Amino acid sequence: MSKAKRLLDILLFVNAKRKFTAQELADEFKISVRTVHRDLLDLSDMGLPIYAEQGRNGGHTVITTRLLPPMLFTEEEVVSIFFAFQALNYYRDLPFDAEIRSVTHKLYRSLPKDAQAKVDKLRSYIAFWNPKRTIDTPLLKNVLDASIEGSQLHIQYHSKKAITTKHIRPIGVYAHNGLWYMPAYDFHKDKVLLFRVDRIHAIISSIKDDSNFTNLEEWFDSYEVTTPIRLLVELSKEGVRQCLSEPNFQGFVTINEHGTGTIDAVIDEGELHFIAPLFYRLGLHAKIIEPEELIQHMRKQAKEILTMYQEGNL
Amino acid sequence: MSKAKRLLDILLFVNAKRKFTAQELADEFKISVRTVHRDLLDLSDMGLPIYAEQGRNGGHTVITTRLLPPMLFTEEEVVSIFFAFQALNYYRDLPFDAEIRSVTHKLYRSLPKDAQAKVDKLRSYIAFWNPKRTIDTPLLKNVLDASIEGSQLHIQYHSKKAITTKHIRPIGVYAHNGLWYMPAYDFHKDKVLLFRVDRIHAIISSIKDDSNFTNLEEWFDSYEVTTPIRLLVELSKEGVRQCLSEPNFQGFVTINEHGTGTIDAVIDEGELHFIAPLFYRLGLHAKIIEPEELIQHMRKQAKEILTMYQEGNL
DNA sequence: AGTAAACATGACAAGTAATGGCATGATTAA
DNA sequence: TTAATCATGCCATTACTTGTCATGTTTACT
Repeated sequence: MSKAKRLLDILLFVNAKRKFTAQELADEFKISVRTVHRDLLDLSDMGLPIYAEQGRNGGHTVITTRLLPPMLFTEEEVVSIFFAFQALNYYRDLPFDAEIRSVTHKLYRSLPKDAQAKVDKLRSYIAFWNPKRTIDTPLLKNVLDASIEGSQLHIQYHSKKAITTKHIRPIGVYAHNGLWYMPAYDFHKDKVLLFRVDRIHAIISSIKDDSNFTNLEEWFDSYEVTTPIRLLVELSKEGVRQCLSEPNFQGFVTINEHGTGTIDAVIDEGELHFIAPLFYRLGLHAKIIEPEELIQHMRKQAKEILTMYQEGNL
Repeated sequence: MSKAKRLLDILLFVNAKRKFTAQELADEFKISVRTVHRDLLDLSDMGLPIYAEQGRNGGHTVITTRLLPPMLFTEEEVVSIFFAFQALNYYRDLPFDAEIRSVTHKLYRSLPKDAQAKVDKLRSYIAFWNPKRTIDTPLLKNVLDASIEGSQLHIQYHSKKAITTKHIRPIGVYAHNGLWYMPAYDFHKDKVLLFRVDRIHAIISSIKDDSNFTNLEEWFDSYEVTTPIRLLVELSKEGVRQCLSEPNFQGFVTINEHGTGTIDAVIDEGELHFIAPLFYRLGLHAKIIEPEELIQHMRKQAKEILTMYQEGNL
C-alpha cells in the first residue's frame, strides 16, 4: 500500500476513533511505531488538528469533528453548491451558519480566478426572493435539535394574548415566507399545533423522549381534511389566469372553451379564512357558488369595509 | 517535490490545459517522458478521466470539465451542504440540477453510516416550504445564461392577452413564491419590465451584446419609488400583530402605549394594488387614512363583492 | 511508402524515500 | 519507582521512483 493511501486510511481511522495510541495504529496498519510517529507528523503538517498527551494513559487525540476523505469536484459542481447557498441567503437565522461560511470560503479559495468571477456573476444574476426578515429566531437550532432528538420541551411562548408556558414535543421546523414554523404536539391540548419559532421566548426544560413519534415529512403527508367542504367557484378568463398561478388551486381549475373556468375542490373548513383574501383580490373575476359560509364571510368583510369607509367619511 | 504533490499539480495542469503531450508535461515538471507516462497511469487509476490519441498530432486529453484540488470537509460542513440542497428541494426547475445530484451522491456515499442517518433525519425534520409548483419552466437555464452573458433576446411571451414577440435584454432571474421571474429591459417599451419565465414560450434569437448593463443586484438596489405616496393606516392591537409579520411593513409600524399602532410609510403608487389585499384581510383591524386612492379602491372592491353576493342571490 | 510525432511498455541501474530497529529522553499516572 | 506513553535521532535495509534506453504501435503528413 502506498504511503499516500495509508495516510488517508489513518486519517479516517483516527477520525473515527478520536483517541488512540501509537501502538494501536502500528498494529492496525502493520507498521512500526516509529513510522506511526512519522505519519502523524505528516498528517499534522497537512493540517489535521491533533495533539498528544504524554505519560501513562496518554495518547493522541484528534480535536475537531470528523473529517471526510478528500473529495474531487468539477467546477460546475462547486458552482452548484454556491447556487444552493445563494438560495439560503435571504434567511436571517440559519442552522449551520458557521459551516456554510467555512465551506464557502474553502470552495471559493480553491476556485481558479475565472471561476471565481463566474460565481460572483451568478450571485449578481440570480436571487431567491424570500422577504428579508428582521425578526430574530435565536432558538431555531435548539428547536431543530429537539425535533431530531425527539425531546419534550417546556417553552415560554408569546401567543396571541400573552406569554404562556407550554409543554410540547416538536415535530420539525419549516421555513415559509421567511419565517420559521414548528408544528408540535401540545400535551395540554392533546393535539398538534403550529408554533412560530421566533415567538418562542425561552426553552425552560428539555427531556429526552425515546418513544416513536411522527416526523415532519409524515406530518406533511398525513395532513388531513377533517371537515371537508366543497369549494365551487366560477372564474372569468382573467380569474383562470390568476388561479393557475395560485399553488393552492392550480390542480383544481378546469378551463372551458371560452377561456373561462371553474374551481371545484374539496378543502378543509379551517382553510376557508385563509383562501378568502384571494377571492377578494379577484373581485368580479371569481364568483363563489359554494360554500355558503365563504360567501357570508365575503359579504360580512365587504360590509365592514364599506362601513369603515363610508362616503364622505374621510 | 514529493510525488504526491507533483501528481496533484499535474492534475490541475492537465485540467486547465485539457489537451497536451507527454513531452510538454515532462518539460513543465522537469521529469522524463517515461515518468510522465507513469504519472498519468497513476492519475488514471485514481479516477481522472483521460484518454490518449495515438499517432502524430496525438496527445492526451482530459474528458471532463475541470476538476478542483481534493477538498477536506468536516462532517458538519457536509451536512450544511445537504441542508442547503434541501432548501432547493421545492423548486421544480433548477439550473445545475444535474450537478446538484452528482454532488449529493458523492457526498452521501462518503459519509459514514451514522452520518448518513443524521442527514436522513435532517431531511425529515426540516423543510423549506415554497409552494410546490407544477408549472414547467424549461427555459430557465437559457434565460439565466442570457442574463449572465448579457445577451439580447427575441422571445415569444404569453402575456395577459395573447402571445406576443418581445425584444428584451434580461437583467437576471429570481425565484419568488415558487415561480421564476425575470426583470428585463424591453427595447420596444424602453423600460424595464418583469416577466414570468414560465410564460416564455420560446427564445427566437439571441444576440451577444457587450455593452455594460445593470445586473440583478443593482436592479434590486436601485429600485426606486417613482411616484411616492404616503400610506397612513391605523391599526388595532391585532392589526399591529399581523403587520409585524408582514415583511413590507414591519419597519414602518409604530406601536403606542395601548398596543394599537399606525403604519406611516412612503410607498410607490404602483404598489397600491399589491398591498390592498392585506387590508382586506385585516378588515376592521386596519383603517386606512391615506391615500384616498386606496380607500376608493377598497370601497369599489367591497361594492363589487356585495353586488355579486346580494342577499338572496345564492 | 516512408518518416516523424505521438503513445505504450518493458528492463535495468542509480538515486531517493520510507521503514524498522534501536537508543535515548521526557512526561505522567499508578 | 515503574510502566506506559510520546518525541526524536541515527542507521542499515528495503521499497519505491526515476531516467535512460530499447522496442512496438498508431497516425498524419509528404
